[in-house]
Amino acid sequence: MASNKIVRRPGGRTARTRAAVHQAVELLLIEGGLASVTIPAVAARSGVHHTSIYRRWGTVQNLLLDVILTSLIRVVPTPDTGSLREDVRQFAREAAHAFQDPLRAALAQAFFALPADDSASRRRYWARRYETLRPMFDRAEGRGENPPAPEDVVEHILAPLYFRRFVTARPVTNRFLDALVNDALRSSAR
Amino acid sequence: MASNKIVRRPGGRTARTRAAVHQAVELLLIEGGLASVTIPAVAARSGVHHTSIYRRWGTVQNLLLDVILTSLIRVVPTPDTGSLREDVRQFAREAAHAFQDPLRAALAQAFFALPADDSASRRRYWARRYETLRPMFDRAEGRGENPPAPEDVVEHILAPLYFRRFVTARPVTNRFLDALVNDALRSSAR
DNA sequence: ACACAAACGCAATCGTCTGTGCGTTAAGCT
DNA sequence: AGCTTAACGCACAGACGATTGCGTTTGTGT
Repeated sequence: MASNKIVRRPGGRTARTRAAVHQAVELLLIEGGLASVTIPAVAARSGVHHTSIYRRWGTVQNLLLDVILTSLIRVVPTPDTGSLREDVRQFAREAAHAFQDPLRAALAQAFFALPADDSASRRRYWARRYETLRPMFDRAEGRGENPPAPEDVVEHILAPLYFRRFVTARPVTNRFLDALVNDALRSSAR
Repeated sequence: MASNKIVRRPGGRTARTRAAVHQAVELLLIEGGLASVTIPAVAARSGVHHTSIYRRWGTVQNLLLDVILTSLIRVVPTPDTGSLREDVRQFAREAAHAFQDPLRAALAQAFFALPADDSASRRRYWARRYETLRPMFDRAEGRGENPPAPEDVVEHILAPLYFRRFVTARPVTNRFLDALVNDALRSSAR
């Protein structure tokens, strides 16, 4: 057989439709939550024909996963205040604030509403997420602060926030955030 | 107008169909996860006509919520080992073990995959859940152990377990569970 | 500028979910 | 035991999501 090399063409129109579809998904998530995100709805909202969406993403789940991962990759600035405790405190405040944002909250909810059979992709995502925070801990180490592991700190901060936001619906106060920071920095090695 | 009092009749046939439908939902959750639970599928599995299900529950969400709340009400035994630390450790092991059970894991996932606009019902459920654990803490207090609040302990144990199970997919080791118990009992008042 | 084919739009179709009218069954009350 | 009607089963139909074939547009390399 001849050269069956497929020449992709991600530029121009493809990029535009992709952006339009992504934006439509985000708007639908904000307005109607996870259940309102269907391919026909996204098609109507974005102006892209639904057949195009079916061909590119196949299922709503794939589309959602693409939107989620793309959105979460957007740079969240890594704090650099001069002390690890203050860095972590700022990280906690930003995380708590992110859950107030309807889009981010809906994305987070959609993330673990997806079938849990993609644990590999989840681990890959979080590994990258830890890497973006690593400079914060390297700087602390450079100051001789003997910091804990990034993944443990992230877990100590985010786990209770997820839990209150999506499970128990307890309110998140500033005092609670400070207690989280204390717990995170007091934790021993695992 | 005459007496328009509706006389409900929850016994006999109604109870049987309800039980059959609930069991069908649980089986579907185990086998195919949240997405496989549709009214027609439940109808086929339970032998109950789908119109009956539509009339009683209306939507899949209502049905799922009913199944979840009914299932979670089932008594989970409250540990009583003689020391709070050992009680909490046992609670943590049981919780971690519950997430291994496909049904319980699927129910928990379905719980927060539902639209989050029912924070009131969530708080009510957790308030009852804390109450069932209260004897554990009362006994500790009777022994002069000065225990923390039940909701804080529950949060310290369950939040990281939910987080690893549904968000980061990190493995849960016995060592991790012991660390959770330490954190839970070390926490100051909020 | 030209040619190739990736990506898209359009129309039509199939399958499943959702919902309604009506007759039948059986729970609860006297 | 008999009566009332809540709850159920059945047939049917409308709505929506999922897919496919085919012609058109438009990136991309030459």
